[in-house]
Amino acid sequence: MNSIPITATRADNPEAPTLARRSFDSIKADIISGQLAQGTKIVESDLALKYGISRGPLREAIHRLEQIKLIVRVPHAGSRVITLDIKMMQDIYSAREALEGMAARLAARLMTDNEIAALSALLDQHADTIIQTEGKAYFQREGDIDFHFRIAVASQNHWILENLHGELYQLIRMCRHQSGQFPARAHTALDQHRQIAEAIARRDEELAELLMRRHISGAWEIVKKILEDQND
Amino acid sequence: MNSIPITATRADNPEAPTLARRSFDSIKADIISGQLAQGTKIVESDLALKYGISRGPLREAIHRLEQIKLIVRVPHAGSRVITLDIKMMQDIYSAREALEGMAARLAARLMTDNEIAALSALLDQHADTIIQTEGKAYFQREGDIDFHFRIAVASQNHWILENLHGELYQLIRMCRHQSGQFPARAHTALDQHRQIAEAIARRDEELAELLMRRHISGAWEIVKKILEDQND
DNA sequence: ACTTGCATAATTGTTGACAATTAATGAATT
DNA sequence: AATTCATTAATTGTCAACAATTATGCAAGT
Repeated sequence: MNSIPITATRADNPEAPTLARRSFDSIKADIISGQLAQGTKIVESDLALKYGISRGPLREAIHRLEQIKLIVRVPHAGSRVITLDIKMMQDIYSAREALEGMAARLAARLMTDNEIAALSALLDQHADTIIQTEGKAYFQREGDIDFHFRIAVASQNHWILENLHGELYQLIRMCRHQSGQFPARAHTALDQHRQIAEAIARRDEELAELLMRRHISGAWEIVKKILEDQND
Repeated sequence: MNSIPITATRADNPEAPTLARRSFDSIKADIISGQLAQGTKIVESDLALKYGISRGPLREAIHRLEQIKLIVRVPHAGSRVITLDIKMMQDIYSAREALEGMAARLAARLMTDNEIAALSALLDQHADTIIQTEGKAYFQREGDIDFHFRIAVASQNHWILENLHGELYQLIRMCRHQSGQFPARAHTALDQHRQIAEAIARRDEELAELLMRRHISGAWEIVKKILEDQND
């Protein structure tokens, strides 16, 4: 288990200047990867010992994990790692559909021609990767996230970007990691990405939003089936 | 200024069992009402003194306020009360449009007949209130929030409800409080609410979402003009 | 006059101890 | 045997002191 004591100082990593943030990152990774199993009781003193820090900064990390819904906390009773269920994932995918649909609409309005060209190039690159890796799921995952992330950035909507990137994607990643790998529908996804990119290139906001929503709700249908099959 | 030292104990208020939560509520109210002005530097020791608690729980409160975007915090440099600008409000209204549109769609699918009847009754009540108060803005505000809140609850989507109620509405409330009161377009709003409720009653998901989005983007146009006029 | 560098002060980050609350254990009673 | 109640243990909440970092002000040099 990845329980390296966090002893690095400020200068070592300007990105994570504080113990609280470093432990936050570590714990987050452990939860998403499943090394901290769902439903695990979080005992502050234990975790503090494990990560080699005191309870103060660890507490801050826990609070931040609570905010991105990776941990549930009840006053005086402690915290547990979240347990994903179908209902929760359904809620997340619905929210994602709404937000990414809006992001695609805004991207169609705001993207520069250069950005659009870069987006198209990214998809070409994904096509190559798919051929080379022959459906090795991992790279497709990252490619998928790449695409969606770019749309969110291009929307120039800070709130949407933060919530997609900081919260929803984390939960989806966690779900993927722990429900075994999802099936490789790489070609379908790439086709849909291409259609979305083309709608954006045509500045067709309506269509870009529609296609993005269809893309995501389609993904949900597949995820849903997998989750249902697992619970039998 | 509302600087009552927080000395109450657990039994006094089961809803806010911890100093951190009580101070969170207090500070939140102070920020939204403007008693803690936008851009104010937050000094932990000062605030701790003001609220009569130590820095520990106060820090937790600050972290939570950061998460709902009422405070911005930079490591080792401290925190400030957020400063609302037009861009931020635009982002918020766009996100709200997407999420509440989805909520209306889900509500049209999931609401029971009883809930629909209750929603209709609520709107009748609002109509009465409008006549009685003759455009006194405050009650209209709360009525408006009432309606939107019910839709969010009816969507049965926990993520959407949490983000609307816990974060977006807070920022909109803050904007209203501090940009002077918004104009009373009570009758227009009520009409639109009625149309949305009717679409829900007919189980027309598509129309419910469409009308809700139009309602919110219309509201944004008005808010936008007000904010632009103020900055001249 | 402007910049540079150092010394000082102010503020945040971190820690370990203490208090309050909840959960667990087990004895006494019906 | 089951239930209640008190006792104990475990865990979270709170506090005040200490360390690390950043901001401030002043003096010296160019």
